[in-house]
This record gives sequence, structure tokens and C-alpha cells, in this order.
Amino acid sequence: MDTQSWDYYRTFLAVLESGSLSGAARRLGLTQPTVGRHIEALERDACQQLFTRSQRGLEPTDTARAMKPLAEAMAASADAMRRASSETRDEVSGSVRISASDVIAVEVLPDILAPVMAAYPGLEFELSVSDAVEDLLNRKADIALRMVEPSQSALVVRHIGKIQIGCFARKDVIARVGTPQTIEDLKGLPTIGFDRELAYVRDVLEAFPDLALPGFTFRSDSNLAQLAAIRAGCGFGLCQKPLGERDPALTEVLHGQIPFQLPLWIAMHEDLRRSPRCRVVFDALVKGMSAYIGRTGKAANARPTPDSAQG
Amino acid sequence: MDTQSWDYYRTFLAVLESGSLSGAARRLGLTQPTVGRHIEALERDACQQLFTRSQRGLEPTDTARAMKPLAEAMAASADAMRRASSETRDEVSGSVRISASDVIAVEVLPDILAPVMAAYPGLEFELSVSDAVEDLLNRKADIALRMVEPSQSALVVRHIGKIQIGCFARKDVIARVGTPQTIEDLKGLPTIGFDRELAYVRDVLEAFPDLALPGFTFRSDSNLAQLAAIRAGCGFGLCQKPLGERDPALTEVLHGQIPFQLPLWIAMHEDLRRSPRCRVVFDALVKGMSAYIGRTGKAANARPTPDSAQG
DNA sequence: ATTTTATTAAACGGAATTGTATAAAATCGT
DNA sequence: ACGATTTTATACAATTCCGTTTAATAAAAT
Repeated sequence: MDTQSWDYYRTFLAVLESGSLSGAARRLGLTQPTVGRHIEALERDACQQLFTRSQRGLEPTDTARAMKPLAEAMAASADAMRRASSETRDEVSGSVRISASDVIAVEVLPDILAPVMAAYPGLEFELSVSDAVEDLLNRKADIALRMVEPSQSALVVRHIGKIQIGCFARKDVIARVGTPQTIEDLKGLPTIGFDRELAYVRDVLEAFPDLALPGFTFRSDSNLAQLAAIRAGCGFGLCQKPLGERDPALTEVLHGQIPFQLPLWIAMHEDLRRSPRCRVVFDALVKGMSAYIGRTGKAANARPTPDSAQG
Repeated sequence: MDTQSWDYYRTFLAVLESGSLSGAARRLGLTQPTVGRHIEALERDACQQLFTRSQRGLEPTDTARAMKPLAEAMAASADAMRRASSETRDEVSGSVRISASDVIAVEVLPDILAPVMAAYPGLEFELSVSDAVEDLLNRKADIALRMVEPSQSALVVRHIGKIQIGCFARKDVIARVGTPQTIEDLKGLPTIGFDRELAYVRDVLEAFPDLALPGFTFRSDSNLAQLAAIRAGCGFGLCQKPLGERDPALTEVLHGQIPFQLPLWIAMHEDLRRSPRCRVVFDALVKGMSAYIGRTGKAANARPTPDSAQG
């Protein structure tokens, strides 16, 4: 019953994710026999098989599947430790992991982070682009930008305001097919929208059933792809107003008829409040995102945290 | 920039907790030079000192202190993995970690768990006795008994009911000093209560200022010590009614004048819902604790979870 | 049908890590 | 003040762990 090496758990996760000993070995920079020995040791300790071997890889058993989220948590913590250890006292350096949606990560964050990187040469960034609400408590990210209010405690949360949504199209498209005056006018025009009904989309449609009217002629679940389609002149589509407005080729239509907006929060783990690198980035994000949403959506920090990040 | 061994993090935590290389080595079953080499490797990777060496041990730097909770999270996950791997499919075996308050852990749980252990010889228990709300999400415990409603999502939560609180004393004490009829009567009598004002106590006093009247003659922050004092005949004190009632040497006074009760929840991570060992224990706890609080405090499961544990 | 490219499993030599032994320094207690 | 018991740090030997190579097997592609 000797306590196992934690490295075995890392190997375990790699096998689980890559589906084979060889694949895991490649990823970890080890060799297949070594990986096999690690798994063997784990199975010996567990007194049961964790994988069923076959010639095309290893299939996890139910037990192994149950262990997966735990191994992922370990990996997240290990990564966070690397980031924490890369930070030096009273100096803004090291790596900061930010979680944000694809659109924000691609269209907004680079412009905000570039000057920060210039100001602090020791700073590095990891951008986790996903709509999934990544767990800040498990420290899968240091800082997260979210469209839903973070409910977990032990977080430093800042409500930035609301991102306005508007309907945009390229000017030449409008010149060709005309300017719709109401949502109903969109029927028959080329429109860009969602493919499957995701949770987010369902909420929108529930609140504003008018939006469901047009059968979209260009469908994608990726907001980024929709935005690209709008820019390419595929038709009319919804996008964040600040994005549409800053593109001179686009024009907004149906002013005020899209009464929909995305709330925006920035959150980070309270343990990081005294971390120079995270504080600098957090503050920069607050400032940058506030400027991004503009006066239109700007709300007084409705819910100030007990000890805000500038403390 | 080679990726470090996860074992180094475990060594790091041991050094942090034991305060010296030698102490960590003893705990880990390694030797002091090995532990020293691990820390050295971590510091080399971090490009900075993590500890300041001295002859009476290692003092962590701010960076090391910031890394501690992450290392603890890794350890918790590693422990949880061991527990998960100890479970065999369709068989109730392995280790279950339960978090509960000291009183519950000492006075209530053993009677509930003993028959479970008898029924399932392969089952083992780890009892984490602490009032601290241990994090189920970080899997520091498999199942937790709590007096505050768990707010985190991704948990299977069962509201059991309310534990009644009563004022008790030993019969011979009452024979000696008389039976108080009101809370005011307690003044001048030997009473058992809290020492410092903990958050929990403050809430109680705020709600029922009458309870603050008597200057306690026996003070302890440990509910368990208070209970022992009551049983030893040190005076009148508050304790959970089921505990006072089942001790034939004790008698309750001030019936109905202590309008205070502790809500009770049992929670577990939803990933464990399909774990035989955890389901069995969870169900046994629900049943046992329901019986413990009796009909008096029993509430219909006011907040049934979407998919209860018996699914 | 045959070749190619995956995979896991087993045997052996080498390298890296670990343990043992020792020294030096400082704190604690007498 | 001085010995006893801590501690960290360094040098050397041994063991463990890892990588290389090989074989065996199955699936996919030609």
C-alpha cells in the first residue's frame, strides 16, 4: 500500500486523453514502455484493471472514467503552480491564463493585452478560448471574462456593464438588397444566425421571439464564424455593437429593435488579489473592457466587491 | 523549460507543512537530500528562491505561500483518485471520506456507520472532522454534512431537516441548584457556553439576545467539550436535543424557550452519484441522520435535487 | 491478398535518481 | 558555558527507473 507517485496520475491522464500508451508517451516526452509501466503500477495499486488493452489503444474502464475529472483537476492545479512560481515578488512577470469567449479572445483581447505586454516584458499570456464556464476555483484559469454572473464565492468579481448587440451588414450588401426597417423585413433577405439551438440561443429566442422569424440563410454556432460572414458580405447578422461600429465597411440596421445585450463580468480567484501579474492584467482588462463596451453599456460597478482588486 | 515532475509538488507541500526538509523527508518516506534536491529543482525552474534556508528549517517565501493552496488542491485530488481507484465496479468497496462537525463525527456518525461497515466489509472510512466548510468541488471530501446550505452547483444535495437545540443539565446538578424556569433564572447558576465569539455564535446571539444573558461559568469553543462538560455535571448548557435526550443522566430544562435549531444538509459531488460506495454511504447517512433528528425536526425534502441519489 | 502502419508486450544496457555517510552550523536546554 | 539535538549541505555508492531494441498482433490501405 505504498503511496503512488503523482507522476503516475499525470501519465494516467495523458493515456486517458490520447487513448493509447504510445500517444501518451509522445505527448509526455516519454516512451511507450515507461507509460505502460506507470499504468501497470496504478492498476497494481488499485487491484483492478483501469484500461482494457487492444491493438488500437487502451479503452478506459468505468473506474478510470470516474477518475478522469480528478486527474484533470490535478493537471489544472499543477499548471497553476507553474504560473504562480513563475511570478517574482513585486515584479510583474510570469504567465497569466485568461478564459474568454472566442469572439472576445479574437477581436477584443489582443488590442487590450498588447500594450500590457509592451509595458511588462516579463509577462506571458495563455488564452483559454471557450464558452464553457471554466472553473476559477479549480484554477483552470487565473482570470475569466464571463457573460453570466459568477456565483462562486472566493472570487473577486467586477461587473463591467452590458455589451450591446446590433444587427449589421456590409454596405454593399445593403445597397444591393435594401435597408430593412423592421425585423420582419429580414424575411427573404440573406441572414446569418445560429445553427443548433444552444442554451444561450434558446434564452435569446425566448426573450425575443421576433428574432426567430427569419430562416437564417447562413448558419453557424460559432459567433466568430458569424462575424466573419457578416464582414464577408454574406448578409445581415447580429454581433456585438462595438465590433460592428469599428468596421467602416459595416452599417447597422434596425437601430434599437434588437433589445438584447450581454452582461459582462470579469472574475479572478481572490488568492490572486495580491499577485502583481494578475492584478495588473485584471485592472487592464477592467479598463479595456469598459472602454470596449463604451458609455452605452457602461453601468456603475453595481456590485462592488468587499475589497476590490486595487486594494 | 522542461516540465517538472508532479512529485516535486508533493514534496513541496510536505516541506511547506512540516517546515523543514528533514520533516518532509520523514513524512514522505524519503531522505533529506532527496527532498532538498526536489526543492532545488523547483527553484531552478521558477528562477527564484521558494524557501529561505536556516538551521531550524525552511521559511517559505511569498511565492511559495501563494502556491500552497494549489499544492493542497493537488493533494486533495490525488487522495480522491486513490479513493476512486479503490472502488470496484458494481461492488461496494473502497474508501469514503466524510466531512462533519466534531459533535456529529463523535456522537452520531459511528452508530450510523457501524452497521454499514458490517454490511459491506470492503468499505473503509475517512472522517474529516472540521467545522470548516470543506470544499466538495475540490474533492477534499466525498460526502459532507453541513449546517449551512451548500451553494455550489454540481453537487447532489439533500436537506434532511433541522436539529433541535435544547438546554440540558445532569439530574444531580438540577437537584442541587434547582430548575430554572426562564432564561433569566440561569443567571447565577453554573452555565456552559462559548468562549470567543465565532461567526456561528454571533449569528445565534444576534437572533436570540436572551442567550447572552448568563455569563458562562464554563467556556469553550468546542461543542464537544461543552457536551462533555454537561455530561460531567459542570452545569447547564446547550446541546443538540437528540444527544441530550438519549442520555438518561441528563434532563432538559427551559422547554421551548430555546427557539434555535441547526439546519442539516448532506451533500456530495455529482460525479459520485454512480459510485456504489458513495451512494450506499450517502443513503445510509440520509436515513441515519433523518432518524437522528427525529420527527421533531424532520422536514419534507424541501428542495429535492433534479436527480436524487437513488437514481 | 499483401503491404503498411498502427498498437502492446518483453528483454537488456545505461543513466538518472535515490539513499548512505559525513561535515558544519545553530538552536535549545541544562 | 557547554553538550545534545536539531537543522542543511556535500560526496559517493547502489538501486531503481527509463530508453532502446525487438517481437508479436491487429487493423487499415493498396
